[in-house]
Amino acid sequence: MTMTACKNCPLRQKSMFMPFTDEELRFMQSFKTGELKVDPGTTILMEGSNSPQLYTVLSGMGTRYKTLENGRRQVINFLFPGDFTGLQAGIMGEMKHSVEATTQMTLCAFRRDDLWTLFRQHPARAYDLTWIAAVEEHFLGETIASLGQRDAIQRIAWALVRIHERLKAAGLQKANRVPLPFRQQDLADALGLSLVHTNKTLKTLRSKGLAHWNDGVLELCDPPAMADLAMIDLERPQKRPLM
Amino acid sequence: MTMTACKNCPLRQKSMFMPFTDEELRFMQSFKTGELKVDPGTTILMEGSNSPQLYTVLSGMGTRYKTLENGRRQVINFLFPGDFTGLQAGIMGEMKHSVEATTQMTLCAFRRDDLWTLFRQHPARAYDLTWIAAVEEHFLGETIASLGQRDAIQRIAWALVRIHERLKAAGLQKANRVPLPFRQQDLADALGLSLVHTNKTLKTLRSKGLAHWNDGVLELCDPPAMADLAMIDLERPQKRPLM
DNA sequence: AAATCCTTTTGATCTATGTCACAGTTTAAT
DNA sequence: ATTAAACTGTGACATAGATCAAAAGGATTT
Repeated sequence: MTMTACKNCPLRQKSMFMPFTDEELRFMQSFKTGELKVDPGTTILMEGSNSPQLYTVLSGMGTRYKTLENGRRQVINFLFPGDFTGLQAGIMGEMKHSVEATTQMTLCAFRRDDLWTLFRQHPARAYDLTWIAAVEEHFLGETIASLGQRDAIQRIAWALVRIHERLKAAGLQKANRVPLPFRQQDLADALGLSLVHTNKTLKTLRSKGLAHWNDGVLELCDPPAMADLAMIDLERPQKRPLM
Repeated sequence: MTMTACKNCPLRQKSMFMPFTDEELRFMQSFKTGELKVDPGTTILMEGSNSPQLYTVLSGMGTRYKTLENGRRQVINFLFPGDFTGLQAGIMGEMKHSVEATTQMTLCAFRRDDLWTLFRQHPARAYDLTWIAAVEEHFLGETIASLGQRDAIQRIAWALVRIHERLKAAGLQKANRVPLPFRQQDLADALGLSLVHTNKTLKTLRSKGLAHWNDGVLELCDPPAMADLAMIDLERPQKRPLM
């Protein structure tokens, strides 16, 4: 198994990502120190640990989550191809959450110690990194609004629409269908709902002909109705940088 | 009224902030383009707007919030002295939430257009900016965990402990007491609770002798018990950069 | 001083969602 | 093939917290 060269990165041409200049491509290639391939269930980054690596997801999916003292788990976000993770440890010195692979995953690895070099030598990429952090902050803010102000069916509709958008933008869509290989428990833990109620609410969405999520495949049958239910102003997909 | 010179900034020597070099101080002074003083209730940044300004809170307090289609409001975070805001608009081109002054506030204003100059000319400050974004991301993640996994009394305890920590670090503490000039409705909107239940839960905390929040002053009577109730591993206050 | 407005407080109900218990289903392990 | 383990699906019941209604306290205006 050989490592994917940045030049041949399957992600960089997707519509959602801003294009690279040749120079940036070379720089990223030098920044990339390796590739990590992990099996489902593998913990990639651990809460409290001080990882020397930062990662961009090349393929596969995972979860970022926190575990509370009482044993409950909060999934903070799902990890999809193109997502960048590990910045917290890279900058603050310690991961504040864990990252786990749900499927097999391939990740581009960068050295934490090179981060400072990046800021000094390539301000445009540093700016992009901050951009990515700002996008994530926006998403987390929206998640907070969902957990705080939406009821169960709205929350699930919101999550499915957002997930669908993300995966679509990452080029994984076929006719309103995207792969979504998580368990219902993962979604429940992401939305602060019980597994039972999540299951029943998914059933409601199914019976209303709005969304089907079975066998690891999510189909949004009526995206506008879903967006409406979720009280989402469907933002036209904005391009963002890829690390 | 004259503008506060960065050299005389009352915040920069607080224990929570990393010290400035003389050179950085000069740079920030040149980066600062003005000072904004607003009355309580003023909207400083508006969701959807494209503000040309970024701000650091010099004094006073405010809220960052989103309004949903159904009229409900989610307070995403409170704004305290030392907080930096507007990065989203600065980088993504549009605010994804609004910012409102709760008390009278004074803010240092920076020009959005200078942001790119900052990245090119002062990588250390750019790094700090990303650091601030990472800290915020961490906090929002913890908020998500609170809304998703803690019950009402734990949520309120969590919020009061975190708020107390922040204000203490900002040097506003006197004997376990900090100023907290928000309404119960603001806290309710931040935690996804109804006003009524927030009120009753605060009463419970009071009657247990754990925390008193009256007349705009928050007193944590038994911080360890509160932290315990909130399932918080009280992180020793980490220094973070100040913009 | 009266009136108005805003916030806090309290009690009485209602309901969305959690918890429990168990039955199918599928996949993996022996 | 059989058992075990993991996930999904469903009904019965319990409850934390929402909603409704209204009072009481302060502050501000007339």
